[in-house]
Amino acid sequence: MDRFPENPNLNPNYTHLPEIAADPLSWDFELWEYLNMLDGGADQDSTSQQRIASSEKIMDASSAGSIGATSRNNDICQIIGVKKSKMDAGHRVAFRTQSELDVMDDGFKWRKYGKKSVKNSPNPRNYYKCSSGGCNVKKRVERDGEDASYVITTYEGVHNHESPCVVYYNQTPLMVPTGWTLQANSSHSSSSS
DNA sequence: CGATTTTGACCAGCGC
DNA sequence: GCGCTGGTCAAAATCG
Repeated sequence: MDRFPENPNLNPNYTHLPEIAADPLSWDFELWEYLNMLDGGADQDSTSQQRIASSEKIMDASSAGSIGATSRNNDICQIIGVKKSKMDAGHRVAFRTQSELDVMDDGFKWRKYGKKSVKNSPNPRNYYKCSSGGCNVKKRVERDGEDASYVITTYEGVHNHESPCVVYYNQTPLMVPTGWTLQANSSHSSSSS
C-alpha cells in the first residue's frame, strides 16, 4: 500500500488536527462519553445510531473546533470520541471521516485480523493491528450505518514507535493520539478546495 | 517464500 | 443459566 503523501487517493478528505496534536494533555476530557455511546451502542438497538448522530451534532462546528477538530465546509474528519481507556492500551480515539475508502492510510502499517458484521450497521467492521513488532495498537474501521459515505475509525492505544512515514507540520513533527504525523504540504493535505 | 487477507470458529462479557 | 453480540484466533488462501 502506498502512503498518503504520495497518493492523493488516500486520506482524501483528511483534516489535520494541529491543536489536539500539539497539546496531548487536552485529550483527557470528558469527551470519552461520546465514545461510550459508540461502545455501548451494540446493546441499545436502534437508539445507538441516533446517539451517534446526536454526538456528532454536539461535536460539529464550534464544539469540534474546541478540541482541535476543524470543521469546515464539507467536513470531513470529526473526532467523535476521545477516551482514556481503562485497559492497558491507553487512549482510544474515534474519528468519523468522509471518505470513499474503507481504510485510511495513516502512515502506519496495519494487519487485518478480523472482520465482523455488527448489529447496528449493515456494513461489516474490520479489525486491524499495527504490524510493527511489539506495537499493540489496534483500530476498528466501519462504515457509518446511516451514511455510508462516512467511515468511523476507532484507534485504541498509542504507538510505541514512530510512523514509518514521518511528515511534518510547520517544520515541527507532530504526533496525534493515534500516532499520525501530519504535514502542511503545499500540494495537498489541508488544501481541499 | 514471506507477508497479508479472508473467514469460520471460539471465547468472554453482558443483559434478560 | 442461556442466548446474543463483539472481539480475537488461527488455518487456509492469496498476493507481491
